[in-house]
Amino acid sequence: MPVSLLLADDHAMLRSGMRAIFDTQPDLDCVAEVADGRAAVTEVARLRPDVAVLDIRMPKLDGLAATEQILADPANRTKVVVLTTYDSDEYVYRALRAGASGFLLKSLPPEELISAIRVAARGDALIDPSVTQRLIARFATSIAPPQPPPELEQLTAREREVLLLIAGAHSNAEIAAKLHVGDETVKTHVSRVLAKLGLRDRVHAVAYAHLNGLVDNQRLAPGTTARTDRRQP
Amino acid sequence: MPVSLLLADDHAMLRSGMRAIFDTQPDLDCVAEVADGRAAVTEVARLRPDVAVLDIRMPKLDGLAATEQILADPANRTKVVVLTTYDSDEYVYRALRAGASGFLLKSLPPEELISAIRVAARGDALIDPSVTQRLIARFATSIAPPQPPPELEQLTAREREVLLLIAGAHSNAEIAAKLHVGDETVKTHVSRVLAKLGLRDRVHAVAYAHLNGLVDNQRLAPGTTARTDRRQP
DNA sequence: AATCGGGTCCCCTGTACGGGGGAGGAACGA
DNA sequence: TCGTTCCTCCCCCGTACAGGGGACCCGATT
Repeated sequence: MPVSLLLADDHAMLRSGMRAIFDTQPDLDCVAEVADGRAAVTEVARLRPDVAVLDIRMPKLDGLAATEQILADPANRTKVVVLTTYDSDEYVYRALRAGASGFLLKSLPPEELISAIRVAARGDALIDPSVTQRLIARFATSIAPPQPPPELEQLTAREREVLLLIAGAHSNAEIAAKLHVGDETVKTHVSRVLAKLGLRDRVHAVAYAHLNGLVDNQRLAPGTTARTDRRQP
Repeated sequence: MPVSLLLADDHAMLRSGMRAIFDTQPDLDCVAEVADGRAAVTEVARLRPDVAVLDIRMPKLDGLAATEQILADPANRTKVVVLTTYDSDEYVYRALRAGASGFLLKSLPPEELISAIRVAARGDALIDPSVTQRLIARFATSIAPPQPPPELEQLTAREREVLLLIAGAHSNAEIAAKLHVGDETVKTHVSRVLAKLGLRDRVHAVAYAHLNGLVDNQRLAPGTTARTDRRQP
């Protein structure tokens, strides 16, 4: 099935270069060329191409803002591939956050650009290898499981339990009710926790617990279903 | 320059298939084949190939554990490419967290596998497009700046300032000193913050601030201990 | 049998905190 | 000019909290 394309770049020469590349592929149909981001947004909304190839440096509206606007509109089914000379990390993050299906550098060989377009058209994504390396590094740390501080070992199981309840901003009375013990008991536990961890307040304890990842503050995004067991033929 | 390779897969047929693919490339030199993860680790340490291609499902030690062991040893310069049939998200995260230079599916066309090896050998990384899509989704949310809850708009600048100090587990007296105002003033601000946000305690305020990302909860670099009493000069 | 750690409960004390009120001054726009 | 908002400061009162004692029970260790 043919893939319709929109090319957005402020350099006419580069656009015709890309067009020449894509014209060698019968299944790639270049339906529009624009020279700025604003035109890219309006033309995408009008022509609904399968894939839009956007440069970042463009007049009126840069490619990242255009990407965001295009992908923010649920009426658009167009996949966005960002094609740029600069691979600044901030650019990458912003493009991916907006939901781009590709982040490619203009140094990419033409045939790989072509295959990247096909990848994007079928709903997959492709990131330039030179960018991927840094992306992995960033990603690895951002999803790294929090390392529990060693001083937690000093706490008994009951004390850790109490610490988590403190972190949940529960008062001593609430903790007592939840644990089915007297509030004097809770006071003892709390005091021990504070003493063992070197914390002044229960307020400090709350901050401590959150800063050390004892509280699950992961914010899940809409539609992000983490599948654990998907098979691919 | 030639690239030396180690292949690890428990299926001999698949190994010979890969070897046949790589043998078509004069610059790819397949120096070892192993059938389990433990052998992969020892052979990598012994032969120091440029790139190790590891399957995940392997006896004795699975490919992910092998990846972790190989990349955990700083003496190894070997790049690891994970090549698997299963693209479970957990596998991907674990491989990338360990520092893999590639996560590829066995459905990848041979010529792309070859180019992926070269990509890994030169220090870049490549992720299978079908995986990249989900990775982007996950990454986007994990680095997405937390959206400040709307009720924060009700707070004045001063009150927000106080809220952040509360979140840092500072007492009223400390806040007063830091802001160069009387502690009675701080009490007023705190009361207003609690009232406007519908919070009972300053304890609740601390939890609220942390859960809503008002506090820089970013995982710090390895070796950096998150302290609860961070104060700015 | 004696000891110890962990969990439970109780007392007393001082303090920080939160709620209620009031009030002055500066900056801003109506 | 007036009124509003914001920041500032003050007083009183009740409560939750933290520290420092002590005490009991129980299971495991010695």
